[in-house]
Amino acid sequence: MGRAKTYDRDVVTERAMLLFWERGYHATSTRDLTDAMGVNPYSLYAEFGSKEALYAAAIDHYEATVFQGHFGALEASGASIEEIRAVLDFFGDMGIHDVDRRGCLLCNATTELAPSAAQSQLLASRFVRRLNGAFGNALGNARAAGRLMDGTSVDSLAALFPSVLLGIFVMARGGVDGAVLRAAADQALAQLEAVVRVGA
Amino acid sequence: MGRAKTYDRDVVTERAMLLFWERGYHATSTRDLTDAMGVNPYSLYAEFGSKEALYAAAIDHYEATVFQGHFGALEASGASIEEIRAVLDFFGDMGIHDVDRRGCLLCNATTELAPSAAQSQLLASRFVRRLNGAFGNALGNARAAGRLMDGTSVDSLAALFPSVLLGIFVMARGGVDGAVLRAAADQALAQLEAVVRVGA
DNA sequence: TGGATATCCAAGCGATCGCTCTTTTACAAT
DNA sequence: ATTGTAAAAGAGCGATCGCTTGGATATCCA
Repeated sequence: MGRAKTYDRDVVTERAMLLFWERGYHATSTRDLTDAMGVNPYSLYAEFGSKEALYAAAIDHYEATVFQGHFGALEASGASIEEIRAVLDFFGDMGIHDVDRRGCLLCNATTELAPSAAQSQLLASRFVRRLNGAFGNALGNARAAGRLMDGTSVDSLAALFPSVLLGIFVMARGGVDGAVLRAAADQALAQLEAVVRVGA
Repeated sequence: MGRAKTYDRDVVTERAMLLFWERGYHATSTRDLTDAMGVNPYSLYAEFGSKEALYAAAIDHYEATVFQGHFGALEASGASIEEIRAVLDFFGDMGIHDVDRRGCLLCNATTELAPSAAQSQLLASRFVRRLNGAFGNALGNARAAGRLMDGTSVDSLAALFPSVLLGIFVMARGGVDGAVLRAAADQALAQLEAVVRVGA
């Protein structure tokens, strides 16, 4: 059957993801990638086809691991207020966690690659829709459980939170003072508490 | 005294700004720039020094024209609730206005050029601080005029609004459905109205 | 009008880009 | 052990990158 691969696809995809995440698409050369991945140019193109396809694979990997890790709890069938609080609180500390200022790969990819309209729009729309759906799910569960005040618009809140988070991602990548990120998250949390029934 | 320039620095800077705004820094070649600016490579380097310096000039131009045009009213000494409403409402329609999906140049620059830490951090921090200050000014004026409810935290709101706007910028650049942008802006507006004294 | 001088122009510099080819090496099946 | 086959290795492909240079051109002041 021939020689066996000396690398694992998932492992090298993760390494590529980290590099793209940190530097962006255009600022990362194929030379940088082969160095970081520990793979030769031939193997890179045999495995992924092109730099663009590798980038797409890196983004898929990001969504399946990093993004899923952060927002998967919101998408669970039992998600409710507590999960929203946890997510907003976590990203309020992003200035502390994200010392390398990578921000969010999906957010970075959206702003950098917007000119190639077709695929970028698909990416951003799917990305935002998933964020929206995640918060909508948790808020919907809370409302069904009678934990939200009457007249609360689940859709409106489910649109606000992703927007605030995107803003936090941009600020984290830009190295803005962590206190500003914290304040933004806290204000989103306050908005949440304002619609949660007392004692619920 | 020699030959006179056949171009106007402001005019060609504006053209470069539009190209960088649309495509980003790395995806814009110096050839693209000279073509769009109507200026030869020699003149470009004689006038600006380098591609990086031209980018910096384009960003300065953006801040002095586009950004100033959008947020200058918030920074005025008489700014108050009405100016905040106008700004949030305007960017709620960004999906309609920004058909070319350029988003915000400062936001795009922040996410794309974060790896070159020093200057990017300066840019993002100044950018966000100015946004923060603009909203803080208008909110502070409203509070001084007794138009805000007691216990309202000007600082918290002044941190929330910029974050929401950054999120809207990212979504606009990504071509996300305009209704999502509108919903995010509306929810920020609702947050504002919640602290405005009735009849004030 | 006649130098002096600064700009325009196009060709092209070395370096690096994404990517491919040829040779060498190592594993799997017989 | 032999053979077939696929991956590793690294030199290097054409194209384009940011940027520079030398000669032609136009404008200023005397």
